[in-house]
This record gives sequence, C-alpha cells and structure tokens, in this order.
Amino acid sequence: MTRTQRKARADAMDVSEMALETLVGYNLKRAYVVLQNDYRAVMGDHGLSPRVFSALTFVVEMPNLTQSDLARRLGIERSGLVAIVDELEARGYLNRVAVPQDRRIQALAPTESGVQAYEAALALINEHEDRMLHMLNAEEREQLVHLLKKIREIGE
Amino acid sequence: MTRTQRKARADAMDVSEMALETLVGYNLKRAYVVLQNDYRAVMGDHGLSPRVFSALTFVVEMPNLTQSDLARRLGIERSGLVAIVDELEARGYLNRVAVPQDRRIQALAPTESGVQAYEAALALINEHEDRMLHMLNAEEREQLVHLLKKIREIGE
DNA sequence: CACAGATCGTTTAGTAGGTTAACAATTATC
DNA sequence: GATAATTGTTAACCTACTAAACGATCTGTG
Repeated sequence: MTRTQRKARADAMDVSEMALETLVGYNLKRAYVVLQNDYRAVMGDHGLSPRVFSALTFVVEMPNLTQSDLARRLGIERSGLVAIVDELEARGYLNRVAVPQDRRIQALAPTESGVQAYEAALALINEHEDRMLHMLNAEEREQLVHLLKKIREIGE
Repeated sequence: MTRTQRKARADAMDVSEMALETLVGYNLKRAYVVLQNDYRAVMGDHGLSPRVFSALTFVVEMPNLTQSDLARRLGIERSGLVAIVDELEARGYLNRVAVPQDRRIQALAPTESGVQAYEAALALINEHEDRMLHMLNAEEREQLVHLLKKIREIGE
C-alpha cells in the first residue's frame, strides 16, 4: 500500500489488516510473552526460571557436560552460563567436579535432589503447557513444535 | 521416566528425546532468538528495534492513538512506552499533539518521514522474514502464524 | 457544585537475561 | 619449546521491560 492510498482511506485501519500482524517475528514474541507470564505464575518467585530449568535438564539428561558444552547447547555465551550454574550449585542441584585429564574444565554432575527437582519442575511445566495450550489439539501442537524447530535449525 | 530407569540406561540421552525439546515454550524462545539475531543484523545498529517498529506501525496505521491505548495494544506498561515514543519523536517520526478535549492526553501523530521510515523498514523486514523462512512453504507459514495467534489470544 | 476516585503521561529505581572484552590457568599444535 | 587455542570467570555494559509513586487532569456520585 502506498501512502497516498492510505490517506485516501479512513484514518484507522483494522488491526487484523496490519502487516505487523502477519509477521512471524512479532507473533512469536507476543506468544512467548503470554506463555512466559503463566510460567512465572506457576513456578512462583523462588522457582526455576526457564533458562535455569533448561540448563538443569541438560545436566540431568547428559551428565558430566562441561560448561562450554552446555553453553553451546543452550545457545548462550560461556560467561552468561556462570550465573546459571552458580544458582544450580547454590540450590544443591549439581556439583562442579574436577576432571584430572583436563584441569581447565569442571564436569557438571547432577545431585540426587537436582534430579528430583528436575522431575518435579518438569511435571509442573507439562501441566502449565497442557492448560495453556488446551485450544490446540495434539496434531496442531506437534505441528507448532515442528515448525519452530525448523526455524531453530537456521541458526546453526 | 523415573530416575531408576534413567540410571539403568546409558549416561547421555539423545537430545531429541529430551522432554525439553517437546516443550512449546522452549522452542518458542529458541526460534525467537534465531529470528531476532537476523533482524538485528539486517536493521543495523541504528535501525528500528522490533518494539520501536511495532509501535511505529500502530502510530502510522491508526493515527492519533493515545500512549495508554498504544501501550495496551502492544501489551506493555504505559511507563515502558515512554522511551519508545521518545525515540520515535527524536527521530522525527511522530509528534505528541495536545488534545483540547482532554489535557491529560497527547495524541500520537505520524510525520511524513515517519510514514516513509515505516514503509522502508517494513520492506526490509519482509525481505528478512522471506529469506529466513524460505524452508517453510506458504501454507506452513500461514499455519504457524495462525497457531501463534491462538496462543496470543489466551493472554487477553 | 464539591470532591473522591480514576486516568494520563512521566520519572525513578529495580529486575531478567543476556553480551563483549579481558584474564590467568591450562592444554594443544607446530 | 614457543605459540596458539580453550576453559571458566569477572567486570562493565546493554536492552527491555516492571512496579511504584507523582502531579495534572478528568469523571461520576451524592
């Protein structure tokens, strides 16, 4: 649409006609905010934040990763991971274990309570997503995750 | 899966089997980061940020919104919008216009160069999305936006 | 009409979630 | 054995918000 054409029309455009509404990036951000708000409400002030939960998942499911490995898998910088690992260690959910073969690195080993906390958090998060996404049937939800993974793959 | 079952298996799990990978929230965030990184690269250091562009869209397409209106439509607090409107005004893309009927409010009126900047940015952004999302056909892309809108609707 | 209450834009202070650059310690490569 | 690369870490910085409070202004009720 040209500026002239716009001025020839009524002043206010219908929201659903705005180009903004067709942009994937804009809808992605808005949808993420909706989901994240409920996540925070469900997990509470002292619960695991999304990024800490995702780090804990890797530590539990792939024990003895290094911090550099983990940062790569999470798609963040090594320096940014330090605070996350600090929090998980302060909560008693993992230990930084020295590796004799390479004294630069410290393997991330989950504790018993780390594994339990992971499983408890995962149950809460699954409930949260099931409740939030009840308007999507199984096929739609699978399709959504599939499409999002395709976008993720570009960034590699 | 229980902890006992996990310990009975090999140490490291396949990434694609992790519950994390099936979560909508996690995939939403990761996909958003991928898209946003390219957005920043395309728009450059002095380009409009996503939030400023979305605000400009509303100002251009629905002239004379108030800041409270705009904040509601963007899903952010009034206080958070001030800096965004400040930037758009500093760039000369809009004016805060006094409204005689209600001296509390200032209508947001786009300028000529604001409209031009909007159209130029939109063209760049459409290019960016077309390039990033080339692996999705038209139907998939439409379906993705449709599903994201459904999630957005919960938060209202 | 008066006035209590809501609303508007704004400032200030705080938070979450990162990045970049530099560093010492250590390991790998030539 | 010198040079380069990697690891975890700190420090300083940035973006994108929120929450609370403010004066100015408007609205609804008695």
